[in-house]
Amino acid sequence: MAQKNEKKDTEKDILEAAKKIFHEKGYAGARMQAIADEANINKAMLHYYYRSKDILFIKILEGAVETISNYFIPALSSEGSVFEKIERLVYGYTEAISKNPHIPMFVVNELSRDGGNFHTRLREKLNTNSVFLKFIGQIQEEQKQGILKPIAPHHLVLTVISLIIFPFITKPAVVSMLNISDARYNEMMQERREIVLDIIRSSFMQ
Amino acid sequence: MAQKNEKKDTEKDILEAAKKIFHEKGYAGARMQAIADEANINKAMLHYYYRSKDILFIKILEGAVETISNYFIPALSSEGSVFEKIERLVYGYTEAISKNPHIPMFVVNELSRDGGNFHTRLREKLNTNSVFLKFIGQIQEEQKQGILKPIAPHHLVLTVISLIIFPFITKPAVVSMLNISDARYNEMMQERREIVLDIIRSSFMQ
DNA sequence: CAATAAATTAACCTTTTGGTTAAACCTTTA
DNA sequence: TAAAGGTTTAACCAAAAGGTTAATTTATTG
Repeated sequence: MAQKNEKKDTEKDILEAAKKIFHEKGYAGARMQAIADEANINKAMLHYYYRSKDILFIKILEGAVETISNYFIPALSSEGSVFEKIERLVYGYTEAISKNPHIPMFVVNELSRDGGNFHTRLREKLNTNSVFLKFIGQIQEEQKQGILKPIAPHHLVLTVISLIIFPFITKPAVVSMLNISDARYNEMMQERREIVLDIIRSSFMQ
Repeated sequence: MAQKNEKKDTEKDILEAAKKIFHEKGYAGARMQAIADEANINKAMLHYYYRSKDILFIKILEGAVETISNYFIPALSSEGSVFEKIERLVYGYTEAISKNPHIPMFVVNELSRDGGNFHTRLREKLNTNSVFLKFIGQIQEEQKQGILKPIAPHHLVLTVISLIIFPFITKPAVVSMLNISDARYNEMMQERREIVLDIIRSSFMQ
């Protein structure tokens, strides 16, 4: 029978449903019942597999942070120049977000609303100190070599991240305020990758 | 007596308390009791002045949208070149956000979570004067004149807004990931205004 | 200064929501 | 195949949260 394939997916179903609901509604707005419905199971099952809303939420948040990390860390710790790394980041990230459009909003949002509890977790996951510090070190190196303009490295990093993430976070607002169609928005996001790279080039490279 | 000053502020107190709580926690995370506490009044008073949580929330959201508009519209509809308008926007907006640090996050968040109900409201507010359309027209004009590079105007607008707003929205994440102090963050936000203008200049002007 | 209206409060009500329980239902395996 | 262990469900429960009420206090005013 084709049962082998579709058996006992409950646990995975729950995680997927929880991901969807938490990503869309955030912790406070998410309802356990909504997650259960989304997973086509009884609400009690949620508590059977994951004891509480909090525990389930943490799982999802950690997953989100990991998804993001999985695009940041390889790009930043790969071989190549600062600009090449940024190139990889821009393309990798755009692709990642297309798959999970709510992730950045979700993470940014929960991060700014929790009292700092998750930051530790996030910083650990991103291994910020080493990956980011090394990247910043490389920026300084290239500045000495005259490849990059002498602008505080933090600003370069912040600029790149702003340009990449913001349009995705604010998709509804952007579509609404620029008064464009969904199709045009997606088109823009594609064009944007090269535009972002041009901006970085013309603003931060000698 | 000094009573004339401190009388019947209840209604205002409620709005201020609601603003604080809603801005910080969002609609779903805000508790009527928390708002009452913040305003030092009985919970019933909330319903006496504003019939329901929803009604109160709408008031606050509209206020937030208006605050933002009040910085966008004058800057964009004033006299001067595209770049001069952007200059005004960058400085005006940075100042506005310092006063209400949670506004951008709040608006973006509630906007992306509501089913599009508020978008109409927001678009009306901003589109009434068709400020954006006119601004985009002016960009095209200056592109013809060779002042600005021929890049789709929407990208210029999106870039400016991204660079201005994103760092504020993500303050907690930025502080955490760049591993900087609050003081350094504020310093960066000051420096950033000129850096943002430099970026715009070098990326979008001929 | 009554008496009328407005503001405020404590207690209460109802619905929502996260969480629990005991029984039923499968699967596995001794 | 029958016991055992894991899975699932319907029915409940308790706490939280939004909202209401009726009575009390505090202005307002004829």
